[in-house]
Amino acid sequence: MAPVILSFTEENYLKAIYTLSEKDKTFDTSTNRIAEKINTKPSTVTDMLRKLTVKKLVTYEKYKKVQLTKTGEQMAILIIRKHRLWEVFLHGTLKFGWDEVHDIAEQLEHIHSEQLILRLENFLKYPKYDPHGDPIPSANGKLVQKQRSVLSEIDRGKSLQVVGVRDTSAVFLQYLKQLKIAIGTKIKVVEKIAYDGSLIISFKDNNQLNVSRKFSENILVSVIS
Amino acid sequence: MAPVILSFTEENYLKAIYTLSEKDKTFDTSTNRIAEKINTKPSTVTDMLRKLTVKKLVTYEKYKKVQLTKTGEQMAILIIRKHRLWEVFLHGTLKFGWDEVHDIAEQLEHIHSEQLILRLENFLKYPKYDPHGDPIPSANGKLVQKQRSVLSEIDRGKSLQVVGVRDTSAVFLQYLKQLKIAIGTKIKVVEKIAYDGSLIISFKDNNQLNVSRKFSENILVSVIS
DNA sequence: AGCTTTTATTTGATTATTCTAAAAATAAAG
DNA sequence: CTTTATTTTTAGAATAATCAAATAAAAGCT
Repeated sequence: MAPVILSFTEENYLKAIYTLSEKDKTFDTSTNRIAEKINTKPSTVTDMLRKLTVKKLVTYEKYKKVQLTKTGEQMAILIIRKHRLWEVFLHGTLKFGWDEVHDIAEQLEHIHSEQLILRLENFLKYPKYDPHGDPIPSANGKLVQKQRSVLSEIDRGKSLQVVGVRDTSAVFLQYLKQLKIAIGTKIKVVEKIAYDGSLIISFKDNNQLNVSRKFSENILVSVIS
Repeated sequence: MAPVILSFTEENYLKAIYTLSEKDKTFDTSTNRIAEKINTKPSTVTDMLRKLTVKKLVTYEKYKKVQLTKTGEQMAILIIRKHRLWEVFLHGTLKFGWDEVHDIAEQLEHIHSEQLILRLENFLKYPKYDPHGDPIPSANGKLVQKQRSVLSEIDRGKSLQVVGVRDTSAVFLQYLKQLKIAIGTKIKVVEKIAYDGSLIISFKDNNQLNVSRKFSENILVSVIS
């Protein structure tokens, strides 16, 4: 079949629906949540969901939850693949800071050319993760999940390595930079404060830091064995 | 001043007007010509010219000729700069064929990020020409015009691009049309015949043609580096 | 100049995306 | 199981970009 060409807007909706339903499998992906994610109004989302339904990219009945179809999910994954490969290029090749790459990749991910991405991937030597530690889907749309946990769920005493973030906003990333926390940074959970859910973590140099629950909920780690 | 953000469409119009008025300084840049260039209808162009006039990117009165303003020209040049730098990247770094790069660059040229282009240019080691031999404008919008020479003065073996004519008579121009030689046509000097000063030139398709001295004295070319 | 051809603009309509305000449906609370 | 609150959809309208058909202006040709 001929490759379906979608508009920037349509692609952004697919990506938003995909990431929302990945992040919160517990909640249904609602019109409101999508609207908030892509900075638009719920009524606009309703219209677009109709359109995407006609194109068989989502299954959706009004007042019911939204779900990506196989095709829709595949397309979303390929957009994410492009986004992450471009991030590797921006960070690794052009030396952008890891907090600067997102906005540009947001634009580059919509360039239509399969060849371009294949060659870019080859040039970048088939990276497995983007600068935020997120895995890069393969050309055939397979996404291998790394064993990752949210920092807030980790037991006291565990040694960890930061492998990614859930919040990719510039504010958060810049704060991390300030704290000198990046992908690969090794930390340890010293104590969990029951009172407000904050944690005390320590670094290699034994410096300690108290981080809020909101903070620890947005840091992805893997346990160092 | 804050950077003016234009839509893809607006940028394409500016680029089209720029290249048309460069190519045919003799003719006015007409609505029809623009329409043909960007594959749209003259009526659509009229509307857009109005819009661009309001934004002070072109000067235009109906039924009169169009001209870019200083700002409009600057923006056009910066788009062309982006286009050509991306072409260098696609050809030189990702190893695309020189005939494959245009369509992708056509999309990439609209990515909005000054930093991106500055860093890309640095990564590419400040190339002066794109894969088609066209010069790359500098970051401050200066475009060095290609060095024009008369075809009769060119040494054997050189690859050239036709950039203009000295004789603008209808007879000559029609003859050129018949030979399928136009602005932009790429040729190569195969041999110079000492006897009568004629030359043998070859085309992309390897067809050869013997042209008289009178002919070659009226063709302007630039050497493709 | 006067007629014809070409070129350019206006008019009215269409598609995509978006919004506000109002209405309707669903979910939550008592 | 009503009433209230929340969520979602509808209705109506706006903007950007586009086109086809009708009209107007300019250019070309006797």
